Amino acid sequence: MSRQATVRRDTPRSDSCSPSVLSAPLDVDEAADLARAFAALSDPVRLRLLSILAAAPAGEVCVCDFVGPLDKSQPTVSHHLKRLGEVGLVHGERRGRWVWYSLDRERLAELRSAIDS
Amino acid sequence: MSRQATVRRDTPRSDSCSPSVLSAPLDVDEAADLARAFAALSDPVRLRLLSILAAAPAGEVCVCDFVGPLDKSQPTVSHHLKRLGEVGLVHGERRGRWVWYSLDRERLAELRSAIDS
DNA sequence: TATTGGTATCGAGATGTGTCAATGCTACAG
DNA sequence: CTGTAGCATTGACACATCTCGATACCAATA
Repeated sequence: MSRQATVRRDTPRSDSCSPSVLSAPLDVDEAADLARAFAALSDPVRLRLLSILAAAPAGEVCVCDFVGPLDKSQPTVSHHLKRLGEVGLVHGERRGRWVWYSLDRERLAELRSAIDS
Repeated sequence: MSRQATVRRDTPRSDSCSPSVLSAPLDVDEAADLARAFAALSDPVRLRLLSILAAAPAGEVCVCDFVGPLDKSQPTVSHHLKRLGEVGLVHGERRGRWVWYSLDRERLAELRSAIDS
């Protein structure tokens, strides 16, 4: 099985039409997808991680620069970045020894519209 | 200790100024509060519950009317309504033998603005 | 090639959560 | 007062998740 290092394959978005909690009774599958996405936002470390990423001037932050501000071990930071990547909220790109992560603002907007009226 | 039956005291909002993930690096406490709120949205049953509530013409639904559509036991439905109530997303009001739940759209808007740019 | 540095994965322990059967509580009907 | 109906709580089980130490992987360097 081919490992692809650090650049992960994020969750393939099943459909581009984003469901909303407020529009109509949610399908069971739609609800499961949305729940997975919101679960990524249900951890304080991940929220702080996103906020750091959003405030980064260059638009990207390398993993080692999360460890200090978050006050978590490197494996823990890596774990949270993975969870955010699995729902498409962040993307990592290896550049030399470092992996730079960036925020996917469109994906965040999708989640926002899911609880929009 | 006074029990107050079914009308629960929802989480007292600490501050009316809602923090945002995108504005500045989140404080640890702000992140914890937000995480608790998003955790309420991280379950498919609760999302479907909210969508049923949002689609209800009268704006409120009694507990017994959730059990069928959600295909969950009554204690399970009650558990999820409690979790949503604890973060202020729904409110219950006893009326006779029934408890009617309604959606707090303002609270939902607060969460939406937390991931707004 | 050997070594070093940055990151991901593994394994394990602790904690949190979803679920339901059983039970308790409240309001209404006899 | 007794019984019934709707809802909440408790207890228990299975499962997921957070966290970190240890370790493996990858790239650059000597």
